[in-house]
Amino acid sequence: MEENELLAVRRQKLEQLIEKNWSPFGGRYDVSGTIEEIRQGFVEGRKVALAGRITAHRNMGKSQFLDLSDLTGRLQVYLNLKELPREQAELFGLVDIGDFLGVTGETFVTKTGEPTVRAESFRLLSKTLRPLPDKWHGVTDVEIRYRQRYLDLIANPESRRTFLIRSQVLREIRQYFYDRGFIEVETPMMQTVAGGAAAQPFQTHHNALGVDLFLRIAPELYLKRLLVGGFPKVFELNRNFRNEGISRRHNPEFTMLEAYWAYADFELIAELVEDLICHLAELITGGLTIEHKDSEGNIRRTIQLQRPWRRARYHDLIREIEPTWFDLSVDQKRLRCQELGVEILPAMAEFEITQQVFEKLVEEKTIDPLFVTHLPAELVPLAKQNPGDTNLVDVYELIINGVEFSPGYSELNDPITQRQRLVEQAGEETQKIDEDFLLALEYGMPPAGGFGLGIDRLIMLLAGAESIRDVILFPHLKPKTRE
RNA sequence: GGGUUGGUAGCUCAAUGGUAGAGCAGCGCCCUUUUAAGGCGUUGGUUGUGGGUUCGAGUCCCACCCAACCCA
Repeated sequence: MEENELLAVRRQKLEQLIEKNWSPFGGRYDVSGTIEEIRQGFVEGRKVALAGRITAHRNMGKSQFLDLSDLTGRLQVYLNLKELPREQAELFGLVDIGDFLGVTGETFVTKTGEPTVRAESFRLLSKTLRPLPDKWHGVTDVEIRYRQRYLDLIANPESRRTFLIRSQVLREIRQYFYDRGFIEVETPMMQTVAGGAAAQPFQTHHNALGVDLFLRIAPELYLKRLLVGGFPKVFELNRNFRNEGISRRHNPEFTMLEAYWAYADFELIAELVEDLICHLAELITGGLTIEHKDSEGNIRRTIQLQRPWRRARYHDLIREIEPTWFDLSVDQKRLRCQELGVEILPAMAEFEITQQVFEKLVEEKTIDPLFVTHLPAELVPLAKQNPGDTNLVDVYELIINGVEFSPGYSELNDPITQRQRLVEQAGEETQKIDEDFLLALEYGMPPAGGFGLGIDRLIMLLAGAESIRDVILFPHLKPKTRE
């Protein structure tokens, strides 16, 4: 392997450390606190110990200034090479920007007013063999940001912020459901039938059992088995996998929240989801008006989450755009789609054509939250039919920011009807019918409301990200072949 | 899968078809309170990969790889 000079220099320093018997990779180092904690209680003349990565170095000859950084902030360290023991001064010569250092010393304030720690001793905690990204341009190449996320996290505070938000949201969602008596469950990610949604699954194989398995596309059918089993309030917050295209809004594995609530219906669920998202928005952004800004800081989009969110029927929303839509014949609808620039395939059924119109003319243009209710039954085979009109189902589809955010149902618990509707949906692909799920329903499932919530899109909304790759730490990219 | 744009030093970016460059980082020297420290000097390149055109290719042509955006 050919060595770049920058790498060679650092390797040499590493070898010198080893020759001198100075540990290059450190070990436990007891600190007084995080850098932010040390900064907060900053008083001059106090002895402190801190650890972090060297993010800047200002060399004044005998006086050396370092910025030591951790996740919470940065603090300046001052070293006087004359005051330090000779061995420490010599060790300092082998230290680079990027190295992890533990420093112990007394606090003081420089004449420019900078809180500083005067190093009495320091220890190399990890030698860095490669240079870090540019200290003020950071990393802008999105490919590096995604493939080497650690560099992105080191260099870009915005990225750190997004993933801290993500962690906070996950914790808060769990707390929200615990507080309301839900239990968190974990159901199979490897399934013999990939049910609960219409999507291409990933396939795998269990060698010892000699069976093909699918990575789940949704946990729904297992969570409903738990309703049968007597858990009236359950939720699962974990990964789904769909073997489909990758885009700004799609990653092959994505995080989904699903929750089921016995004796509730889709309207109660809508209220719960509205409350949950508003709760999270207030927590994360401090309010219910969310502004998405571009890289120059200009507001690109404003999303108003003030309650109550609008609720409207599917058919009414389409009539708002195309008043006579439902009076048209199939052929007229196809023609109208051409005029409207809505692309449809010849094989599409009438309800699918209408759905295309809905997606293009309603969904994509809806920015503020909108609960679309009373969808056509063909679109949602796992929901209860509307008592007044069995062509419709008692569900909502929540749209925010132009994308499907959360579907919620009054769950279908009639095993006979459920079988019919799954059979209709599966067509000739009868292997796609989860017989064990249907068996479970025959033992009785309480009426329930349930919903799903795409967590990645939720984080995009709250953090103002334009791409799902900006809210997933390690998004899927094609492997880059290296020599 | 189709279209558009891009890939140059560790990082951020330049370079009419005519000697591949700058800032930062690195290396050497000076400097005992600096804040993107400063000053002087200096190293660093298979220009994504493979072909082609040309006296000459980072630049033009073809194919491929990877990415971003748009479309399906």
